[in-house]
Amino acid sequence: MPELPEIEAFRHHIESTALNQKVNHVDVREDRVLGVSAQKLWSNVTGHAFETAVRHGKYVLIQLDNQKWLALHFGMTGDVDYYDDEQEEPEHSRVVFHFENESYLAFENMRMLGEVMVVDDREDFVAAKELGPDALHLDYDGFQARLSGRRGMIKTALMDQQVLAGIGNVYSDEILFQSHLHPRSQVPQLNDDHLHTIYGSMQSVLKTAIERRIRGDKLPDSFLIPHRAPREDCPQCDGQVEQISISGRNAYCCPNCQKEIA
DNA sequence: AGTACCACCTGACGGC
DNA sequence: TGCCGTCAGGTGGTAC
Repeated sequence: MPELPEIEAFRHHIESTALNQKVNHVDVREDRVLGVSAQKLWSNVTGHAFETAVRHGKYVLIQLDNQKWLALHFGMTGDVDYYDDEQEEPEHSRVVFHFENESYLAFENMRMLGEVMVVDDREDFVAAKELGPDALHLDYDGFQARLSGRRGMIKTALMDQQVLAGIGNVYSDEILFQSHLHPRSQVPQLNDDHLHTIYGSMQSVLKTAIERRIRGDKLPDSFLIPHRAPREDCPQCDGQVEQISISGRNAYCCPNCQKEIA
């Protein structure tokens, strides 16, 4: 379930291991994850080093020393792993970058819903994918502006990558849980206090989760996520967690803690 | 414009 | 033990 915090941890992993080493081989194990021809991937990456790794929403963008960008999307089951011993290669590696110092970076993608792309320009890529601003790089005024004029349920809006990028099914539940607002609450009915609360929860949930993910730690037990299953005990009250369906996806909430604004 | 639902995909898991 | 249906959930497409 990689969403913004997990993707940020992937970015951090790449940044702290794989920069400034020339790639001398790109091993495509499964071309179904390529959003670019293997030929183009090879010709743009081989002989070049990763210079920086940034994140926008659920994408990691790696700038190469030829000014091209490698764009990684992880789908539901992606990961990256850097290792020195070929024997350590993860089971679901789909693309493996070999560096000249004999280390490796594997793009893992068990269910193959992820994608590896090569793009010319970071801004153009974000525009082409119609991504909203990154959830962490958005101030309150921007957040409010993105939601203004929007109808429908708040959970759906938070998950819409065109509204803001990075939040998915799991973290939208957490943000609304910590905001004490029910996921079906209607956006036009939310007042400024509600929006401030949601914005504040979003920032703190994402920042806490990033810290924990980078350290490899679990999320706090006070979060909903560790209890995100039908009839689990609510971590904040005596009630139980409820599973509901929103647009055919599972949402979890505590109807006792979370008020529905309709 | 918003909602519902399907498909993509593979592995884990529960039921019988 | 072992087969089978279901589910996970990001994204994109379709129908209403």
